[in-house]
Amino acid sequence: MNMSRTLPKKSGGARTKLLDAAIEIVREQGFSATSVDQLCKKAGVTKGAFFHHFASKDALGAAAADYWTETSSSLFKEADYNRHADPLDRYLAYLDFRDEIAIGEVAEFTCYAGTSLQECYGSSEAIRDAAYQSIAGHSARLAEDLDLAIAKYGAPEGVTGMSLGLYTQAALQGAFILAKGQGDASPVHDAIAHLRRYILMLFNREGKI
Amino acid sequence: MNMSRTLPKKSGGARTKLLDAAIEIVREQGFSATSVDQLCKKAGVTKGAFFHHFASKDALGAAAADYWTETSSSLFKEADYNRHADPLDRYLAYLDFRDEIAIGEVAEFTCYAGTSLQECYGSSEAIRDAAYQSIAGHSARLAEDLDLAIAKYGAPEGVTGMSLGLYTQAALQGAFILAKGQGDASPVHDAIAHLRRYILMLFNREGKI
DNA sequence: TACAACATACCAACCAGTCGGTATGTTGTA
DNA sequence: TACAACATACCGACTGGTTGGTATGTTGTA
Repeated sequence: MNMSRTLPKKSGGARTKLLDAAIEIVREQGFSATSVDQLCKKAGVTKGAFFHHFASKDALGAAAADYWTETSSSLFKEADYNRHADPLDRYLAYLDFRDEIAIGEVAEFTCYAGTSLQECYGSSEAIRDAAYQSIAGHSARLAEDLDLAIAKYGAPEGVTGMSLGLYTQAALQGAFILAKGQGDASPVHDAIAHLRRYILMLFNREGKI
Repeated sequence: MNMSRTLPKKSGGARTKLLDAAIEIVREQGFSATSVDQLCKKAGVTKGAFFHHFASKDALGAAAADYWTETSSSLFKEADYNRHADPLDRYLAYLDFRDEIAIGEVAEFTCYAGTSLQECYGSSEAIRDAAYQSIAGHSARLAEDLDLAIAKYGAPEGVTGMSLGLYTQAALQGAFILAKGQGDASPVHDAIAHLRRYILMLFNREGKI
């Protein structure tokens, strides 16, 4: 009937406030350990508003994963690194960008999708699917550039854009876990440096580091 | 007074049964989503036994991380891949080994330490520390071989054994998250293939794939 | 006045943790 | 060797607080 999204969205409304609160708190303490009351308090709304907008706590968790997909995909879509003409330069600049935004508190730069996928994959199908979709979709966007780079520069047998895109996400997600253990972003910067070195060698390209 | 461990350990006792149950259930559904009653039921013991052995649910979670360290470190210590004389061969055979054991149900080959570190880092200091210790300790063992390989074959500026050891764990942990999303082990096999290719190029060594 | 967007009050189920108790060792000593 | 004193391992009913969820308002606005 119309072209609008399936879900209603008012930026000042209780729904968005709850989504923002979820992404913030869940990244800090996990989904199960976060109560509906806590979410409502953080969002400054009541329980009535919560269950008006979401059928259940799980539904909020899944909606938050979709919300995360939207906000992070627009962050990456509008970032400067896309301006590079060469696909490999674009990927390398993507790594630079991810390196730059891994600052501050650990809970602020880690991934809602990765966190909730890890925690909820066995207890909530809806959250697992929405969270995986977030990561897989992001990998697919990277894969476009990587496929172009493979077509342009060549690559060993079996190396595909999607495989490299998913590997990139795996290395980042794993580095986030290490960052949580260490309490700072250094494992993320290290992982990105290794990733960069791998890609440069894979495509026989010289580059910094 | 004596040389025994600080913690009592009888393999048939309630303590070990609870630890085994924790590692199994927590990998499936997460720590917070698992109740003490559920743990007791799985272990076939009562709540009285639980709180006789563990001061709190958190204490069980931390003890399970230590237990995970012990069981997994003995698994790797006794594995065949250690027989290689060359340190780089040893590392590559370690990757083969990890590739081989990533089979069956996702919850069976994923890492208790990574799962609980991701979930509990903000809600339980004891679990976070024990879980990180597990991963960092494992990385440090890998780092020994990698440092020997660097000394023997050379490596670019800034590449250290520990940095590569942690990166290896990051890639594996991240691949486990993807495996949870996909429902099978293929992301783990893919990640290991990329890791192997990186290491082979880094040390200018030819090898399969 | 009709309906979406909230707020308030409440509930049953469940939760981690407690507590009084038992059964089965272990140890010190006469 | 016998027995008291004590320790360890475990049991399961119980509790007080918390949880996700519901039922019933109120209010703004089209």
